[in-house]
Amino acid sequence: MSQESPTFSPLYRQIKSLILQALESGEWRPGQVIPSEQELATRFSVSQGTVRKAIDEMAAENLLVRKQGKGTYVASHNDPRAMFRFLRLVPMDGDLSHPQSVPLDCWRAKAGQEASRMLGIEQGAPIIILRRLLRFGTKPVVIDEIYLPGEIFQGLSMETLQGWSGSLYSLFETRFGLRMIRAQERIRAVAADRSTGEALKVAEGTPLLSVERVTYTYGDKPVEWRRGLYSTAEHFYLNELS
Amino acid sequence: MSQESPTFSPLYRQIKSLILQALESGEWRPGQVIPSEQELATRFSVSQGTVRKAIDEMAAENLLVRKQGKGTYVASHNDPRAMFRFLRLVPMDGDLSHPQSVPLDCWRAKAGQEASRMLGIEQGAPIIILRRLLRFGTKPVVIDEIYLPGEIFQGLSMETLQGWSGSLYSLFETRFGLRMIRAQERIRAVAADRSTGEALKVAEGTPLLSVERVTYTYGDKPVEWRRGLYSTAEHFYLNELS
DNA sequence: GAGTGGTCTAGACCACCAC
DNA sequence: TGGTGGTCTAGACCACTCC
Repeated sequence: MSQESPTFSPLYRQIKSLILQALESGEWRPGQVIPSEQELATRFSVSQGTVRKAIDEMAAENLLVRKQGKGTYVASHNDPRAMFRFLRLVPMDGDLSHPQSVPLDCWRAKAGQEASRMLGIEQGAPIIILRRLLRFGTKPVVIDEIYLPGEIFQGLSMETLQGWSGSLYSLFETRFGLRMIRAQERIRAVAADRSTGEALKVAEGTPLLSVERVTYTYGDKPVEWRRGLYSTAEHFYLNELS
Repeated sequence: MSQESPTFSPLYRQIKSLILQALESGEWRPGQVIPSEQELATRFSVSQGTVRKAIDEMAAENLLVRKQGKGTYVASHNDPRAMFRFLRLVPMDGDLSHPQSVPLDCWRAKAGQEASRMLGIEQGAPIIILRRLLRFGTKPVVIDEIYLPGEIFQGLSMETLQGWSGSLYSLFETRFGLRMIRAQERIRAVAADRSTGEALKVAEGTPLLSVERVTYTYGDKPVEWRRGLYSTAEHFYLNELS
């Protein structure tokens, strides 16, 4: 009678994927409360404990945020505490103020070989390329070149960017309904070329961090590819290992 | 009647700290099984579920490793799957082979200002300084300078290092009973000086990653400070963000 | 078959929040 | 005061490992 099930999946994982579906479908939007554990338990015909375990995992993955006494919320990049969730750069003097994003350029193009591979789209498909500067106080510290699938980001323009004071991902979430879930960064050291040096106010040839990031939305779908050049004269990239 | 308890700590956290104590005291050694959940529940006079929750957290923190049907084990850097747990450097060609550690120098010194601050010891306290090369295949990729508190690492010498084929942390664990729990890395970009360039076989001035790491054992006690210079010509530092 | 961790349930009570 | 998540318990059963 043993099931011999190589695809065995516990109930709470099935519930988890049902909740995930509801999130993907937009049934509950970022920043909003989702139904209480008891309600979800009734809806899915399982015990509260099973829903609880599903939500536990999703909270650990930063998809949901629990607030005791209030409810469980859909994680949002609009939340001040999560605005620069993926930015690991920290000032050496310990200043905790948020950086400011300054858009430089924004134009349309067709995906080349690299962009198509990174974004999982066809070569020649429309993309949007975006350049921006990140400033801590008055100091320019990062220059980013960002590649986005044109199909998803229709209508993105310099005007859109200039009228936004928060983080890019909060803009993407609010304007394009796109939620960034996780990212992967590949870091190398490179020398500043002349134009980059000018933008970051460092000498040509200065060593910089090259940070290539691919960002994923639901279903592990890549929706952003960017390359950042970080000046580490007064900042460093902080990483916790465990 | 409300408790107004700013120091409220749920039972499972108290159990967790009791298990932590047992780990620290060496009651169970790395790689060994700890008692079953049921046994621990009896020992601490709580339900199995409470022990379970305590162990869940410790497993999430990589302190314990659960193995269904077998038991729960104390995490160990001797475990092949965890040998280079803290090394984020990955070859660009996707080669998965483990790096090899080649000791270069090992000498005794007194802690200067920086080492004493990083290691939380007195200035002038004895330290051991260690230099080593990390090779992927035949390629030299990382050169590390490692500062260790002399008090803990008594007897560490070139002979010790040369007679060891695994990772440094597995040596530390086995020979000095010191378990590395977590670490914090600060990454910057720097230019190779002449001697570093020679060691890594790159031209002087080549941009390198400077990775400063402080490593902690139980009780958040710092026990290692190191600075690594990474050649990123054929490798990159990989970081997962979520 | 015996022992381990893994899942699921049901119920009681606590801590926190809003009204 | 009522609703939410958070803790704790007890018991049943499942999946995995080893003998």
